[in-house]
Amino acid sequence: MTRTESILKLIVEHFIKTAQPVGSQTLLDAYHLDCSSATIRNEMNALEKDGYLEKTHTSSGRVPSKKGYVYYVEHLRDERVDSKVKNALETVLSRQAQTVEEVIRQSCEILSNMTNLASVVLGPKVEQEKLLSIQLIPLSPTTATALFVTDQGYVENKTFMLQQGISMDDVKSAVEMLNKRLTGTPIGEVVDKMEAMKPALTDYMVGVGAIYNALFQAFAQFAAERMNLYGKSHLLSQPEYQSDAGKLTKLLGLIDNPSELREALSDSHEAGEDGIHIKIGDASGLDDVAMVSAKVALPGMEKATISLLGPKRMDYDKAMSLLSYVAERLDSYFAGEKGSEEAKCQNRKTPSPKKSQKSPGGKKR
Amino acid sequence: MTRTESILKLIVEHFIKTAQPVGSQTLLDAYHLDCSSATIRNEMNALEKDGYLEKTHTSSGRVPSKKGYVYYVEHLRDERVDSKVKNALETVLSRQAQTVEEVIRQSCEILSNMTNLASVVLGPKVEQEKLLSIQLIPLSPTTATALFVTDQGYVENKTFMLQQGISMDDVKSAVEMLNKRLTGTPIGEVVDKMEAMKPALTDYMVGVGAIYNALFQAFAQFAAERMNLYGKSHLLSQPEYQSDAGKLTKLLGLIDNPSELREALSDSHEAGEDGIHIKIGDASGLDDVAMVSAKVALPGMEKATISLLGPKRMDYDKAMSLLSYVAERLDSYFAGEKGSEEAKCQNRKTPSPKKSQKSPGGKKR
DNA sequence: TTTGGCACTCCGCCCTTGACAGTGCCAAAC
DNA sequence: GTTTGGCACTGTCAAGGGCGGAGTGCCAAA
Repeated sequence: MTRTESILKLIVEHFIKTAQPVGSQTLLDAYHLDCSSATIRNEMNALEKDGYLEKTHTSSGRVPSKKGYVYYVEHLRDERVDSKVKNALETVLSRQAQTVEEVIRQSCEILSNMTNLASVVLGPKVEQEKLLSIQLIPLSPTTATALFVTDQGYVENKTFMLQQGISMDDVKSAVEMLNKRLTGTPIGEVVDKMEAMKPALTDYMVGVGAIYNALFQAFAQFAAERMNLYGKSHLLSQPEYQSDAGKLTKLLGLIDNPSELREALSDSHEAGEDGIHIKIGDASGLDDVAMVSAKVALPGMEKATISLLGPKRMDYDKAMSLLSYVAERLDSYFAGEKGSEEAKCQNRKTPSPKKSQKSPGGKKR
Repeated sequence: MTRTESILKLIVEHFIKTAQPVGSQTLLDAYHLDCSSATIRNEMNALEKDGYLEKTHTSSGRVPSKKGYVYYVEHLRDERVDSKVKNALETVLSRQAQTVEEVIRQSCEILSNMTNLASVVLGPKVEQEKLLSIQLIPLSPTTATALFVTDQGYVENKTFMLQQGISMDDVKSAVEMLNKRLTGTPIGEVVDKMEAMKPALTDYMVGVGAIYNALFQAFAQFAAERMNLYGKSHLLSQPEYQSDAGKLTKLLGLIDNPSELREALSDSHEAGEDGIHIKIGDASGLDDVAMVSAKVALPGMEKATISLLGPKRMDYDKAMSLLSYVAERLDSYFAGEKGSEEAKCQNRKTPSPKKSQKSPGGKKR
């Protein structure tokens, strides 16, 4: 690691810790470097020229730019997994007979607590799951609940009122008919298929109306709502948001809007790609947001995505290491390996710090 | 209405509009009163002595105190329902074959949009509902989803992994057994009942373990999660929260914590009480929060509570009138009256402005 | 009882000021 | 030719002073 690199590294890490622009003297005081502040200034100058650092104003300390963060993440960060996390995770996993939801939830809580970031779980895309059955549960003469179950165990329920003049039996037979025709259909195609069936089922249509709507709504939700957010409150304590109410408002607006958030998240993790993926800055209008994501294979289902969400100035080092570790461990756990040996957790490809050609050393003055 | 009262009324209303302490001259400028500012000052002084007004500092305008708000709400507010709301609501209700969830959701959106407040829907207490059935949906040889359905159409689903050495058949027979014994049991008693059954079912215990946990978690959620929040973003735009980051953080913390919020809400609306209920100030540490709630009878179910949540300085007038109107209309809608005649909406007892004995007129100087 | 007038108070705003933490650059030293 | 100390310069931030404004309380006159 060249001196230029290690200075960049220290700047990034110091900024992550303090959230303050870092100057040459500060750096010298905090870490004993065997050179003077003037030298550091020169190096900083060069780094800024190459786009790794930025200044907030003419005579302020430097702040890592997006390029600087990316370089740091790709080349300079150390891998480190706190044993506290390992222990906490093993405690969670060793509990008997847990539901999948619980395991994920608790793992996310651990991640959020250790990193001070919010964690988002994005369920597998439901479009490819197949409709297993529609069930009707009559509640009263005029109301009923419809239950839609997919082959992956995802359930959506809708309560509706019967339209006037329609008996429960009408609805029942309509549901039976729908079951016969739709079972096994991928969720993504259900609506189309119903549309195509329409001519054939005019007889049933009286009863089907409500069911149809319920189905339609349910499937709209299938897409949007399979998402959970944990540790939101950590975001509130981040200094960048505490001072700037506007940023906070924007961020919270995003977070409260599942479909928007899903969109922002999902395009960050390209189809099928494994390992850790990071995205820094400008997610739909928000410039001070970054995100680290990993995929986890749920038992018997498609993969879910776990992301850590926070300010651009997040501890990437920690976030990536922990997320990678947890994702790996969950993978093996869900694959049925109950054992807690760590040896099994080595095969995930965290894009590990690697030397690159274009290091920020070359000066072309 | 005495002059003292109308001054209090104007002060409250002006403060609700501007969020600024209101002084004597300001009041005179905004509304043409046929007296001088000095007179108003005297009145204000009296109102402050009686505890209806407060000053933020020695020489500032007055702000309504909690007592002032309560008096305003009980005696001074005018009933007024914007026809926009009526129209919007009728549009929603006239759509065919809606699910109950959708109707409630859309009604809340209307309320939130018109009042700029957040709305909270608290489902009926699930403890009294009865377990209708437990269903098992195998997903793979080692995973399954358990479905719990109550007689009111509420559904909870949990996915879990089978413990090693337990076959799907074991679990199936365990579920069958649980179904036989637990069907019809009120949710609140299920856990106790299972505890009591334990000795009798040691044979099944191997398979029951996971189900037991799933049940347990599901029922914990039954209590906590039957709650929806809409229009959170309106809170962000309130001036009192925009300037004070601490308050906002606290409030969001509360909102993000379902069980805490539920607690804060539920004790505000005493058992069975109908009509509109309001709560001003100090909800669990938060002093700048107020809430207006109403109960709505869901079809075939117990009553749900709809609340509007916002700063103490909210437009009570509007909030109460609209909420009362919407609640009444939903009641009749869910009771099966699809008609949109307004005549049906008169029987809800909004605690209407009433003259009271202890009006803030008596001066004892 | 109401009113106009007056002195007083406190907040918020703007401006200045000084301390401070930076930078850039240069000439000397290694 | 890199490194270093020194120096001038720049922008931020917090504290302080001065002012105008919005408000109050009180008093004496109508």
